[in-house]
Amino acid sequence: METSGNFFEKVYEVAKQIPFGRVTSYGAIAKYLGTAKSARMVGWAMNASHNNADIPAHRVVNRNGLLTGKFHFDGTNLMQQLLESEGIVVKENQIQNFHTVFWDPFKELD
DNA sequence: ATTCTGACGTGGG
DNA sequence: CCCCACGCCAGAA
Repeated sequence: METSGNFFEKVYEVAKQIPFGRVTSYGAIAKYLGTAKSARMVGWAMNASHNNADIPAHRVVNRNGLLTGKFHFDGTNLMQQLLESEGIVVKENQIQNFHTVFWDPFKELD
């Protein structure tokens, strides 16, 4: 069962470690895993993470701080609500003070 | 088996 | 600064 699924698992591990009120980007996770060019796969992994309630997918956005995946959630603005619920300011699907709430796995984990 | 698309990112014009 | 094209890899048609 561990062929490419391992990659997904790693993504989940990092995502789970995202602290409250913080966010990160797909590229940051991908880079941390060593697959910087496969940032897309991180997003794909998030899609699969839908089964894992332990994965705060709403805390993962693109490098722009834009809630690109908000349409994949149940509600229309569920993702934004979750983020705002954590103290993150979101406007027009865009995270405000992104630099402030950004969580870098390299800086915090490594 | 082939083609296209997609929760991204980077680079070039 | 804005727009376009490419790389990546996995899943769906």
